[in-house]
Amino acid sequence: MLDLTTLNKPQLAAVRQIEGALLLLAGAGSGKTRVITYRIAYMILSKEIPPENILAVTFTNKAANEMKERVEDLVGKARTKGMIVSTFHSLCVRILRLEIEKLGYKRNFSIYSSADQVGLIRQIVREIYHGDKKIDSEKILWIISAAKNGLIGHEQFSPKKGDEYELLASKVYPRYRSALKAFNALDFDDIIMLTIELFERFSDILDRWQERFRYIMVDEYQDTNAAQFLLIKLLAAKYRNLCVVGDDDQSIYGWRGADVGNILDFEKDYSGCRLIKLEQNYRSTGNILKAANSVIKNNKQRTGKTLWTDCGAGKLIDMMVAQDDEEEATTVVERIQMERFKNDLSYGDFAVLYRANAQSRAFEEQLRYENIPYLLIGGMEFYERKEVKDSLSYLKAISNPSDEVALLRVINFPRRGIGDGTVIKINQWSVEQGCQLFEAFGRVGQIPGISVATGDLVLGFHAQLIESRQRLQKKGGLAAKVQELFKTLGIEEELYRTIDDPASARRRVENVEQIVNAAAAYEERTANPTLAGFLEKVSLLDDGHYPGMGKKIPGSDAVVLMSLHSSKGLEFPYVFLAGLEEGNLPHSKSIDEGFSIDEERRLCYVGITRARRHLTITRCLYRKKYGKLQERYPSRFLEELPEELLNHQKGAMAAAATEAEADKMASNFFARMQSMLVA
DNA sequence: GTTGCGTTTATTTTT
DNA sequence: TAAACGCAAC
Repeated sequence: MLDLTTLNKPQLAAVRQIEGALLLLAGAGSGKTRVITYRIAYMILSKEIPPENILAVTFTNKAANEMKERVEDLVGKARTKGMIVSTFHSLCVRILRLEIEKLGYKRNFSIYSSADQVGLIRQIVREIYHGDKKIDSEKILWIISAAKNGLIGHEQFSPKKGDEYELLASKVYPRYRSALKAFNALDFDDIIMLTIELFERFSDILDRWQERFRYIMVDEYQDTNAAQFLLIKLLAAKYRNLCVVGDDDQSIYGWRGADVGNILDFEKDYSGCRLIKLEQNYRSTGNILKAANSVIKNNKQRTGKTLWTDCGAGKLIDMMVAQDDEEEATTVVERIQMERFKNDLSYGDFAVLYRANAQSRAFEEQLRYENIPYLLIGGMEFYERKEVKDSLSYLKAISNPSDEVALLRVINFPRRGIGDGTVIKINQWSVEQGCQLFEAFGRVGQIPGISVATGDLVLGFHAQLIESRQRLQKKGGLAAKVQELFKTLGIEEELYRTIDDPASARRRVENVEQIVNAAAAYEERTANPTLAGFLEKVSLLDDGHYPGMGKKIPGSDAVVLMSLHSSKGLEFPYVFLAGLEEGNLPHSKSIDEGFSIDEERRLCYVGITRARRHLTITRCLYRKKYGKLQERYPSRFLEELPEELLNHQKGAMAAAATEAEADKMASNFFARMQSMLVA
């Protein structure tokens, strides 16, 4: 039976409130995940609710997997069969794979990454804009994506007056939409939006899924946007057993369309809902919580929670001022070394958090120099790398030949002598003829202006794709087939040929090999592995946590580097919060473009509350920007920290009270390092 | 069609 | 500073 005695009062109340609407306001470190997992376990074990009627939605795969494992630990794997714990996007893809034909797409649709989206938009802009200004396609994508997240279709979209980008976006939007459909592809926003469309147009389908998910839980509800809100509203409308969990103080995705209003208005949207607050913090020391509370209380619009702990005050918060970003990195790394030796810690106990991914560089360099293992989360993702994308595009083009973005990417990779001129001619012809690009490849002989020699190259490519498709659609040995395909294509040789530096060429070859490893890992843990299934996993992946993928070596002990955004939901014994300067945190974009400073403050709050035992805050007097030094000023958030919580430092060695002590510590430190090296 | 060089331009956060 | 782009030579 489930042991509920370890839960505190509000936690227990939340676990036992199964029916109806429940708003669970869970402060940082208040045991939120524990409550959700116990709640699911309670449903299954005590209320005998069939697991297939339970749905839990999260924002990241990592959170979903963790939650699933923890429920399985509580009730046993056999009793969770049919329960769905997944991200919004995975859930919707799952639904769409079954039902999307109703909307005129094929079931083997591709999912476009943001880079794919930008590429497509760039192409459309080239077709319709003939002015002489250079156009930032990413900006247009932002406008379209914001519209989609707000559930504004291309028919309803009306550009803000006087804004040329809005105007251009209004012209691009419908074409973008129809291009995606013609390519049988969805972007991230479509995944949610089309699921809603499906539910709104086909009430029988909605009804079926409502029957399936009688009990729904949504984690990180403060991060939901208008589309996600509506999706949940539709699914929960019949049984109204909806529990949303979140923390308005940790709402940091407003820029992506998330609406804190969704959580603030929950009580209005679901009248008769019950509200439970979790305010006891089990993570951090008293001083860390005091610091966090005194920063966040400066925000106006809040539900008002105050975190408390009975774990004692702990150490003061270290405040370090460095000359420049390089010194900031060396000081932080020195301190990590020192604390590690002093307290017998592992590298994995430390995290360095920052506002912008670009800040990771200095830390990376220093950690590499000191030979300290580190794990970099975010930034240039594994799948964003050119060689990885080119190789994956092959698989995408094979899986969905309508995917023209993928086709165009690989038509001349590896180099086979089909240049831009030819591609443009084929593309134009296919548009005129109203046939798909892939078909046009096969009919290249009919296209005027292409030499027979070049035409043969195109036909060769076409034939190779068809042949590969037949081979890869057959069941079994997916990873082996992928490996064979890459070998036939000569990707390895191509990389060695085009990259001057052999070491970096080697690294890239290894990256491509990782795809094969990932396919093998996927094949191993999936009942009916298919190429499309593998590609879907890859597209919806959030970070490098997939087995056999990316930079994470399982079980490795490494210092973690990541942005404040990616740190939400995580905790570390020792946290370094770097670059607390005006223009960085708060970021200049939010200062001068009128975006909310409150969201930046929440970001700061998230950073502080990641720390369990000790927090170090750093800032620089100067920082390199565009290659030259720039003066920096302390962040306004630093003034919001009570002076009595701070311990001002000059550098790592200043942690020791006296010079003699510092000397002693230094010699100890080096002695231990020596013995480490010898051993 | 491909390669290499010089010029430009950008740095928020991401499912 | 360094990556990304455009243009000219091969």
